[in-house]
Amino acid sequence: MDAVFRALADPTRRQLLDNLHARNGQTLNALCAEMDMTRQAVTKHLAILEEANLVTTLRKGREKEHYLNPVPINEIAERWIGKFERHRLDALSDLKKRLERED
Amino acid sequence: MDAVFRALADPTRRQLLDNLHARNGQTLNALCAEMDMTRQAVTKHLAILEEANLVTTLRKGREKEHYLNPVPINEIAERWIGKFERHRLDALSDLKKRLERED
DNA sequence: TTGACATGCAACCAAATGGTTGCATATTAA
DNA sequence: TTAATATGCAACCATTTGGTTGCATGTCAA
Repeated sequence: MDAVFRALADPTRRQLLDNLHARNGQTLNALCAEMDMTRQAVTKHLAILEEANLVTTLRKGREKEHYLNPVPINEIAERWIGKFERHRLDALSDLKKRLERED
Repeated sequence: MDAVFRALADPTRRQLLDNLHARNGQTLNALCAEMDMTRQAVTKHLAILEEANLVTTLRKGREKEHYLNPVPINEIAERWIGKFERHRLDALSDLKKRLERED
């Protein structure tokens, strides 16, 4: 969970997820082609995404294919965001009332 | 959006959100009491949460009350996570098929 | 088998991050 | 008015982060 949040914090890594979402199973070189940095930098980002289980890889000869794994993101939506979202309206109305009371 | 992800990346800040979720409208000192670090460190974290619009503050004399704002989290759920979640089952079955094909 | 290509590993570096301490300011209460 | 309390601001520091370069390894194809 912690690793997922940390992984999602970086815009480059979110872009990598976007790229994989657009075309799944891309090789490292293919992903690098769309990124404005060295291959090694992209490798590090992908390692962090893999660590967070957001990306799954599949060795294919000398190539490595990368697949988006939506499960951890789904878990955030269900477990963590849901907690706040559940009380969203309550919290908003509480805040509104409180602010109005202060005027 | 970027600021929200960055803000959520830190466990201390998620704990602050948890604390506010448990009891909304806490003052800085109240929040500090539950955190194992200096007041100034907590202040910085709260500033980042405010910057990300995850926390709203209300000056009350010499005190400052902090309120959880669930809207940005809700936006993540709707805009960003939804995008991947929508194709969750597809992606999973794709991956499964692919892995089976490789065996 | 050998050259080209895809990826892996490690050292290194600048900048950002998360924390500290010290002092300043503003408000409440005696 | 003055002491205590609540917060703000700034300098400073260690570690992490995001990037680089250089070289090693493994696989495909001629």
